[in-house]
Amino acid sequence: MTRKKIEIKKIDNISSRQVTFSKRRKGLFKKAQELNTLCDAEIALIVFSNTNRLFQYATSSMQRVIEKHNQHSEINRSVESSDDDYDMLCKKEEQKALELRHLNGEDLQGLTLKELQKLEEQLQRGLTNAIKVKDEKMKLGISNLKRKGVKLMEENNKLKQMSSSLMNRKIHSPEPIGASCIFSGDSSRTWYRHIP
Amino acid sequence: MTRKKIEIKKIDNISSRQVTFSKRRKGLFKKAQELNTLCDAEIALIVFSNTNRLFQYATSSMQRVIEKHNQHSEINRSVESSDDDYDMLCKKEEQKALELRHLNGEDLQGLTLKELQKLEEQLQRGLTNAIKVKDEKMKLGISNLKRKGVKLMEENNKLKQMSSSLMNRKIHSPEPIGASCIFSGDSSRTWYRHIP
DNA sequence: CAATCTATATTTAGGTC
DNA sequence: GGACCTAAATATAGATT
Repeated sequence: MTRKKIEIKKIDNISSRQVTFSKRRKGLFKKAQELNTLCDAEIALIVFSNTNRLFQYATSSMQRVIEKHNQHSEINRSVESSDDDYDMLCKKEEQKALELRHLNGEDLQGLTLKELQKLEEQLQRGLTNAIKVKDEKMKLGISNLKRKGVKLMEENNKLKQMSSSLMNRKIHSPEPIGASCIFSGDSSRTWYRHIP
Repeated sequence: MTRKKIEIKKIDNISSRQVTFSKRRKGLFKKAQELNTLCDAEIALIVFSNTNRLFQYATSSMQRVIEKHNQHSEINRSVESSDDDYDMLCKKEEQKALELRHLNGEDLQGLTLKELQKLEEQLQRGLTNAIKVKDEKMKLGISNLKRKGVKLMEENNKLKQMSSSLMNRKIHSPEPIGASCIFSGDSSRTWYRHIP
């Protein structure tokens, strides 16, 4: 939210995710505390990091708030329902609540899932294309370099041929040529002719 | 916190406390959701207004987070592992196996939309990494080719120098050298250098 | 790694409708 | 009560150390 706007999606980089988690967790707890103080609200906040470390905050005691929460839920539940039914109901209730928040324009992160998916697909197509184009350029670059290498080697060979024929002439000529140093360091290298 | 700085203490005026509660509660829930999305944290947030109205948010389900919280508390309290703990472990193992199947694209029918999205993100991160590694390899290949090209050019230059010095000698010698055929050879043949 | 720095992004107090 | 406005206060991403 500063220096640069960030998209609200899972942070890939592990260390920066860690840093952000630490900073934002702190911010969240502070906000919870302020809400408690300013408005006399009773709050319980449970946070598990993605490495399953537990962080919690409760205005009174965690147990008290959770019990109160359960009681509240019980009010909306029939007396003779089993625990499984209860869980089911809870989930349905929560889903409904979530749906309602969505319908109210809240928690848009969740609401725009389909839209986000479509956007993501779009981005992914773009990404795929970008990668494809980049790969093609890289391949082109590689084959160009190879071609250049081949040409250089061809030229090398011609020059070597010319040199050796000049050397031969030197051997048969009355005057010696003092250019042997050129071949002095190269005896271990072998040249093969390649006929395509 | 704007227009005027406020002190963090209980707001006396009932209606403005009500307004602030509404605004800040919304902000708090948003922050919780952002923390969940950005850092993949599991969060439960329970808020009771001072009039005892319940507001809640949970990333998975309230029941699940509270149970997880209780287990965490229990683990920190007692050393003796109960049957419940054992069951817990079994469940965790099973979850891992399931996750692996999911990453292999199996058993996806049972997943919710949200879970599928997270799975997709996970897979996409894997893809990104794979591409990164591949790119690095390609870059390495390119720089190697460049280095080889530079060596060949250097050698070319040496050979050229030698040739020209040989040519000069020829010009000054009484007999001409009939070596021009060297450059008229088959240009389509390619020479590769082989370094053993 | 954790603390600190800052330029921006976001939140929000106090309004108005 | 809620939606919207706006100036100011806060939070925080990215960098630095």
